[in-house]
Formats: sequence, structure tokens, C-alpha cells
Amino acid sequence: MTARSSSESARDIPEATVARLPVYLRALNALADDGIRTCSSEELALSAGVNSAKLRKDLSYLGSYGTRGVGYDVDYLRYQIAREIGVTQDWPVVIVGIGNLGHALANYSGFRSRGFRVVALLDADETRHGEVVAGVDVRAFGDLEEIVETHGVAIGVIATPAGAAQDVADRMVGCGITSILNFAPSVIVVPEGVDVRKVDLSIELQILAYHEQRKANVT
Amino acid sequence: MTARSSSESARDIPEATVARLPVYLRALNALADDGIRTCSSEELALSAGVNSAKLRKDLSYLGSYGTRGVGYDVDYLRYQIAREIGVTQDWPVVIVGIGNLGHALANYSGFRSRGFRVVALLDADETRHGEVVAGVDVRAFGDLEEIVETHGVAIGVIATPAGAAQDVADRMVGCGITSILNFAPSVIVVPEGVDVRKVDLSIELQILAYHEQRKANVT
DNA sequence: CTCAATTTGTTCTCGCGTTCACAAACTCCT
DNA sequence: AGGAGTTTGTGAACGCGAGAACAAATTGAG
Ligand SMILES: NC(=O)c1ccc[n+]([C@@H]2O[C@H](COP(=O)([O-])OP(=O)(O)OC[C@H]3O[C@@H](n4cnc5c(N)ncnc54)[C@H](O)[C@@H]3O)[C@@H](O)[C@H]2O)c1
Ligand SMILES: NC(=O)c1ccc[n+]([C@@H]2O[C@H](COP(=O)([O-])OP(=O)(O)OC[C@H]3O[C@@H](n4cnc5c(N)ncnc54)[C@H](O)[C@@H]3O)[C@@H](O)[C@H]2O)c1
Repeated sequence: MTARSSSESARDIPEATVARLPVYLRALNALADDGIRTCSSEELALSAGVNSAKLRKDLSYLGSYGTRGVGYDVDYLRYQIAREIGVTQDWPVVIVGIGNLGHALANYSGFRSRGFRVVALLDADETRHGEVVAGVDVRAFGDLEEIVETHGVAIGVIATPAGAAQDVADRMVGCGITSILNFAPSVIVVPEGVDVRKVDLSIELQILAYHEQRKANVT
Repeated sequence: MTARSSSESARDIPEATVARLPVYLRALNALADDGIRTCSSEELALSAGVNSAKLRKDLSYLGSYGTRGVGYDVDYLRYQIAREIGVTQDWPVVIVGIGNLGHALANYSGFRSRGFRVVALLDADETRHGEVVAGVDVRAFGDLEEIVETHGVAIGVIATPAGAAQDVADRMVGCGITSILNFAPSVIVVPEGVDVRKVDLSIELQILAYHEQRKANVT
């Protein structure tokens, strides 16, 4: 209701919903690939692996893009979600730490297809410089500032050992990066206004181990 | 209070707490490496990146392992958390899909040091068979059942393309695996009693992109 | 021994997220 | 045109987790 000036979707979307929108987008892309042009909240919820009421409520935060009695137009909804998330535009990304994981990330094609473009691969180890991974040169970490400025990079990925993560984060923040994805198993501290998300494989396994142990103990 | 027979910590720990226990364990290990033998909830919370009240509440689910006026004994608490999570024992793990990501995972030393042992690397692609990664042979996916039985594997990791993930999961469940870590960007369906956790890098980046876009729009 | 200082364990309150349930809106068939 | 069937969008109830606040327990000094 409260139409806010001419600017459109300015109301804030709950964080839990934001985290699910990419899942819906993925499910919609899969449906579109199968030639499906329309779907109900029930069908979409099924392929996204969530409850249909939750799906509808999530979508309602974006606006009323469905038709009662009919469902959602796959292409239209797909575009609306992509626009809301911000993946209709291209996001330049730098990856720091081109070891085992960094190589895998650089080679990952799912990046590009979802609106992210790896513009630079940086590593402190001189012996890695000049190597070309997935068409991108590995360069010196010292080139960070120049690259960020040139390409207008806002998102950085940390794939260095834990000990270097805070230093890398500081340098990233220092030259204007405001979103960081951290794969190193360490807590990094950043100023307000900078977003950090962490991915920690060991933690995921430990959570599984906890539940596994409980299953065994019940027996 | 309600001491439950002779069996000890049988009450259930909130999921949100379970997800943080590995973070505390990591922080405690770092403190121990620095030679610190005792710490307060405030100090531990700081290095784990959480609120100290939350930390104390989390730890209280495990029991009363601290001393009022003093704090926590680092080694003792470390052991108690490790025991609760189940990482005092060794968990055999199989990884399926030895491509870019599978290689990185197989080479990751953080696995072993946290109680997980990669007992097999499996891939459907014959040309990969026989390759040795981090001391482990890449074998045929068809060997899954034999390996799971031989080593008593309960945890499986999926690093195949999305299209193969459900099939791999079905085979894993079929031979007794009850915990799955899925890196493929697809929803996999499993019977009740089987735990699945997913890690999706693209989703993490899209969440960052959303917030990044909002920062830009406010300007 | 007593008292001040410290720090844990727990209670209480608040807000967010999930889910149910249903009115509103749309389609299609007769 | 009207009514039956379908499906969305949302109000309301509920449960869980976060954080503030405090009582209980311990230490150490005088
Ligand atoms: N490999 C995995 O599957 C995996 C899984 C989960 C987490 N991780 C974490 O991801 C990180 C990277 O893992 P990895 O296996 O690729 O390690 P790695 O040792 O293979 O690679 C780390 C790279 O970072 C570079 N580096 C070190 N310090 C740097 C600095 N200050 N600036 C720039 N580059 C620097 C090194 O030269 C090296 O190339 C680690 O923190 C690890 O714990 C890895
Ligand atoms: N590389 C990354 O950094 C990255 C990041 C995020 C997510 N992912 C996801 O992880 C998965 C693996 O990525 P990748 O880059 O390693 O891909 P990849 O193509 O390099 O490797 C996939 C491997 O799986 C094997 N495989 C295919 N079907 C199989 C089956 N039915 N059984 C067993 N093995 C099978 C292939 O032979 C191949 O070796 C993909 O789903 C990808 O979307 C990868």
C-alpha cells in the first residue's frame, strides 16, 4: 500500500527471505529450461525444497507478481527476482589466494552464468604470478588497489590461509570493497557498512557429525 | 539438574547452538596455540565473533564447565565441546565427483585435523580413475557400496554437477550413508533420518550482491 | 572472617521467522 | 452470466533464538 514516492521496491526484505530468493531463481531457471512457462506456488515450492506458504510470503515482499487462480509466469518472475537480487547487472569480483580452493573457484563456470565476473586473481606467492587460470592472469596481491579502482570492484573473495585472512580483508576494505566472501576458517573484523559472509566446510561437517553421533547414541 | 539415568548429555541442543559450537572450538584451539590456559566468556566470545551472553547460554547447554569468578579452562572446555560434537572420534568420509572442487576438497588438510578422514574419492569418469590425490586413489563410482561397508562410512560429500547430485545421493542413501554435504546447486531429496547440508557459493554471492545493490541505491 | 570484585548460569522479554488458514481474485465450464 | 474450482496474498498465532539483566558462586585482599 504505502507507495513510496516514485522509487519502487524500497521496503526491506527479511534476511531469511533474501537467502532463499537465489534458490527460487535457480528453481525457476530449471523450470524454464524444461520449457515450462507457468507454475503454481506449490510446484515452485516443491522444486525449491520449501513450504509453499513460505514461498508465497517470500514472493509477496517483492510485490504481487502472481495471478490468483493461475500461478506465476516463470519468465516474468525470474526477471523480477533477478532484478531484486541485483543479478541483472554484472558484478566484478576479485579472488585472493589462488591455491587449491582459489583454482577451483576461478574455474567455476557457475559464477559467470549468475552475473559475477572474475576480473582478477591475486596471490602473495610470486611463483604463482603469470599463471593463467580460466583465462585470467594470476597477479601480485599488491595490484589489488589498482584493479579494484579500474574495474569498480565491490565484492572480494578470500581463499587464503586463515592467518592471512584479516590482513587481506583490511586491504580490501581499505580500497573500497564493501562485500567479502570468506573461505578461511577465521573470524574477520570489518567496519560497519561492510558485509561479510563466511563459508566453512569443516563447520558443516562437524554439524553433520553431531547429528550422526546422536543417531548412533539413540540405538 | 534432572540427571537422566547414567547416560550423560542426552538433552537436545538447539540447532543454532550446534552450528556455533565448531566456531567456539576453533577459537579455543587458537587460544591454546597461544599458550592461554584460561579464558572468560568475554574473551572467548570476542575471538569467536559472538555476543558473550549468547556464548554462555550456548555453553550452558553442554553443562556447567566454567567457574564463576574465574572463567573456563581452555583445554577442558575444548575437550567437552569436541566430545559433544563428536569429533573426538574419527569420521570416515567419501567424496564423489573429483573435478575442480573435488580436488580442492581432497587436498584440504583442515579435514584431517578436525576429525574427518577421506577414505575414498569416487568419480564416474573412467579417465580419472587411478589418479592419486592427496594420497588417495580416485576410484569408480560403482565401488561406493563396497567402500561404505568396509570403512563404515556415514558421511558423504557430493561435488558432482547438479544433474548427477540426486542420483549420487540416492546411491549414498541406498548403501547406508545418513549424512550428506552437497556442493551441487540443486535440491536433493532424501528419506527422513538422513541429514543434508548444502553449500552454495553462488547463493552466498547473490546475497552479497543484494545488499551491495541496496547500498548503492540509498546513495 | 568479611567484603569487594569478578564472572558464570539462568530467567525474562522482545523480535523475527514459520506456518496455518482464509478471503480475494481469477479461470473455465455450462 | 453465474457458479464451481483454483490459487494467490496476507492476517494472525505460535515457537525459537537473541540479548539484557541479575542472582549465585568463586577469588583475593585486608
Ligand atoms: N581446499 C579446500 O577445499 C578448502 C575447504 C574449506 C576451506 N578452505 C580454506 O580456504 C583457504 C584456502 O585453502 P587452500 O586449500 O586453497 O590453501 P592453499 O594453501 O592451497 O592456498 C592458499 C593460497 O593463498 C596464498 N596466500 C597466502 N597468504 C596470502 C596473502 N597474504 N595474500 C595473498 N595470497 C596469500 C598462498 O600463496 C596460496 O596460494 C584456507 O583458509 C582453507 O582453510 C579450503
Ligand atoms: N568449482 C567450484 O569452485 C564450485 C563452486 C561452487 C559450486 N560448485 C559445484 O560443485 C560441483 C562440482 O564442481 P566442479 O567445478 O568440481 O565440476 P567439475 O565438472 O570439474 O567436476 C565434476 C566431476 O564430477 C564427475 N561426475 C559427473 N557425474 C558423476 C556421477 N554421476 N557420479 C560420480 N561422478 C560424477 C565428473 O566426472 C567430474 O569429474 C558442481 O555442481 C558445481 O556447480 C563448484
